[in-house]
This record gives sequence, C-alpha cells and structure tokens, in this order.
Amino acid sequence: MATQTDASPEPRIPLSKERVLRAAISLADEGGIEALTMRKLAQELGVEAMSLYYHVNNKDDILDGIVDTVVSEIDLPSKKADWKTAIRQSAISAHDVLLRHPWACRLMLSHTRVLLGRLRYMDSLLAALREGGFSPEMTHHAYHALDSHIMGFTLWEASFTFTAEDLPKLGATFLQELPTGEYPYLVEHVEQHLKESSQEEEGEFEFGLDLILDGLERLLATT
Amino acid sequence: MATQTDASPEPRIPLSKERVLRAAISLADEGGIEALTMRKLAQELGVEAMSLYYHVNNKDDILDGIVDTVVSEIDLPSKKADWKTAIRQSAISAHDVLLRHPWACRLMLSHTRVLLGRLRYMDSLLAALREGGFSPEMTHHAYHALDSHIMGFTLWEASFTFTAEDLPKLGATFLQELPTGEYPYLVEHVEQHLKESSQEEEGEFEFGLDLILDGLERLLATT
DNA sequence: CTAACATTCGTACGCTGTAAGATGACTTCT
DNA sequence: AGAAGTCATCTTACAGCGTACGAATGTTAG
Repeated sequence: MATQTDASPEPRIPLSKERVLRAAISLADEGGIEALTMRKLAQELGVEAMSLYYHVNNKDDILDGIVDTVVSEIDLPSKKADWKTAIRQSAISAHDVLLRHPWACRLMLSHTRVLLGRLRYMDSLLAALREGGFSPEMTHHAYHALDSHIMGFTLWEASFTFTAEDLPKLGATFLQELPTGEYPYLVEHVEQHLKESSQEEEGEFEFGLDLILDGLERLLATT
Repeated sequence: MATQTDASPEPRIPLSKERVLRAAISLADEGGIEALTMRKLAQELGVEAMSLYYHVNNKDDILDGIVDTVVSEIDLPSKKADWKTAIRQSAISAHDVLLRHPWACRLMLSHTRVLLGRLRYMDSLLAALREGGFSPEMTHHAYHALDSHIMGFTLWEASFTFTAEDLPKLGATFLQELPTGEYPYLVEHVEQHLKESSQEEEGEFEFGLDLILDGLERLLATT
C-alpha cells in the first residue's frame, strides 16, 4: 500500500470490459464513431492500445458492446398501460436514447450480432403487441413498421446532429447553392426546417409514430 | 491507330469520372461498401490507385457520386396519377432500387452532400404532396414520415441481404443460442421470418407504407 | 522536332486494427 | 525467503487504408 501511494499519485484502477465500454461510449459521443479508435480509446484510459485486447476480443466486440449498452437504456413498454400508450412511450424513449448517441443507430444496422439488451427490447415490444390483441402475423408487420420508423427517423435526425448550432448558416448556403427557382418545393421544405425551433422538431417524430399507431389501432378494431 | 492496336491488345480506354463511378458501383454491389477501396477500384480499371485522383478529388467524391447515381434510378412520382398512387409507386421504386444497392442507404445517411439526382427526387416527392392538397406544414411532416419508412425499412432489409441463401441456417443457430424460453415472442417473430418466402417479405414494406399513406389521406380529408 | 499539356504512375507518410511475444506484478506453494 | 505460476500490460511489427508530392509518360499543337 505505502509503496503504491508513494510511487504513483494515481493508484491505477484496473481495466475491465465495463470500463472500456464506458470510455468507448463517451469517446463516440464526443467525437463521433470515427473518433473511436483503439489507440485513442487506450489513451483515454491511460493505457497502450494492445492492453485493450486482454479484455476484449477485437474492435467489433467493443462496437457490439456499446450498442447493447445503449439499447439497454431504452424504457421497455409498460405492462400496465394499454398497448398503444405503452408502445408509444417506449418508442419515444428509444428515440431519445438513440439521439443522445447518434452513432448507435448506424452501428445497429451494420452490426448484426444481437446481445442481451437488444433481445430483451425486441421481445418486450413484440410482447406488448401480442398481448394487446394482435395476431402473430399482424404483430410481425407492426413490429417492422414501428422499428422502421424509429430507426429511419432517428437516423435522419442523427445525420444532422452536428448542425445543431450552425444549422442556419448551413441551410442558408444550401439554399444559395440550389439551382435558382428549379426546386421550389425543396426550398419551401428547407425554409421550414430553418424556422422551426428545435422543440418543434421533436413533434416531428411523434407525427409519423402516431400515423402508424393509429393505423394499427384501426386494423385491430376491424378484426 | 496501327501503333496502338499493334502495341497493346487492349486499346486502353481512357479513364473518366463516369467510368470510375460505374466501376465503384459494381465493386460495392459485389463485395459490399467496405470492398470499395481506391486500390481495388484502380485495379478493376487496370490502373494504379493514384490515377483515380485526376478524375476525382477524393474518395468522398466517389461516394457522393455513386449515391447520386443510384438515387437517380428511382422512379419519380407520376404527375398524372393522384398523389397517393403516385407516391406509393415512387416509394416502391425507391425501395427496389435501394435494395439492389444495399450500401446506398447507409451512404446516404452518412454523407450529407446532396447532388442533383437527389435534389430532384426530394423536390418531386414534395411536389406530389403539395399539389395533392397538403399544406406546407403537413407536407413537411408527411415527407419525413415517408422518408423515414423508406430508409428505415430498406436499411433493415439491406442489413440482412447477405443471408439470402443461408437465412435458414443462420436463423436456426440464432434460435438455438437464445436463452431457452426466455423470449417466447422473439422466437415466434424469428420463426415467422424463417417460414416466409422472400416473395411475402416484399409485402412487408408496403404494409408500413400503406399505414402511413392511409393515415395521411385521412388527415387530408379532415381539413 | 519541340514545347506544352493531359494523364498516369512511383514513392512515401501517417493512420488504422491486431498478431506474437516480452515484460512486469502479484499469488501461491514449498 | 525463494520458486513457480498466473494475470495484466506493454513493445514491436505488419498489412492495409487514403492520399500528398513529384516524376514519368503519352498526346497534341506549333
């Protein structure tokens, strides 16, 4: 003990898979997924790159791991509420979580290994539908419709995350570069984005979500 | 002329941006987007890597280019049909095209430069909505709902493209690795995928699409 | 034939993930 | 106390990536 505190001011916390994953997440959050390299990650942990490989098989292991960590943050649909409000709330939670980690969506779609957190999420969403009265076939369809919206919309938003503060400038130059008068509706659309406060953008996700949920409800009623 | 055909059996077609992009697309189609490297692309064209840089600024230029080429293949919504069938048909076309080039979706979302083909596609979809009677605000919402579905669903499908022939085996091992009895609904869902013919999967996309289109139609009627 | 230009290539650098083995620290047994 | 063994980390090295820089080829105009 004495030797340790004497020799080094920092007692050197031992590495672990959890610590590696935590550091990887914060690194990706700050600098985007392309900033997550083995060397930078090691440096962040005060260690050499190869040391990571004692706790992790390879980089894919890390990528799979941080995806699962993030997915585990999503609120599962409540078993108490009716299917529609339960799923609605869970979808909004998924949207929030995935937007906090804008790299997660893309990783989910390029990395097909599914770990426990994601298994649980998928099953609980399916459970909410089945126990809400949907047939196996309808549940299948509904699941994919919902998943597509969550992924697709969040992915789109995430690709514009970096523009949070300089969106106005970026949008203005975009409009200027546009062939003049050629695409009037596109101009209108972009202007809409520019004048929207970021608060209003939030409702955008729920608009599509409700379109799907209402449609599903109607389908459920007619059977 | 004589000297050329004498000296080299292949007359050496000169490079060009089009030729580079065409080769890039076929390389990505065959081996996935990660198989598209400057060196392999050059090799495919019978040339050294650095020669490409005369026709192209950098790799991003190529990526932006092939995305735009693919997007330009999508059928734009017909101006003759009513908005719903026109958009429906265009969305299905987009789905088809993007599934033929499974790497395109992911590129579209990580590469935010928008070239001409994509501008035209976006504007024509917005035009179909506006001229169908939707207000600017509703059009804005509708556009994102539709885009999210097209992107989200196709992206999901594209991530499982490689399993086309060996999906049964892959699904079987997945089911076996699942914690037994823990996720009954997930098991049901996966089994559904396994028993579905690939033809039936096609309808899956249209299910979600119609959910959105019907919802939009109803909203349009109530105003 | 020569000068100008348009294309292509050779070399090199810094970055990436990671294989293989050396090195150090700590535990346990004798 | 010393030896043996295990665990954790580090050193070195390599192949592959995008691409900067400048030299070497065609190819055409005067």
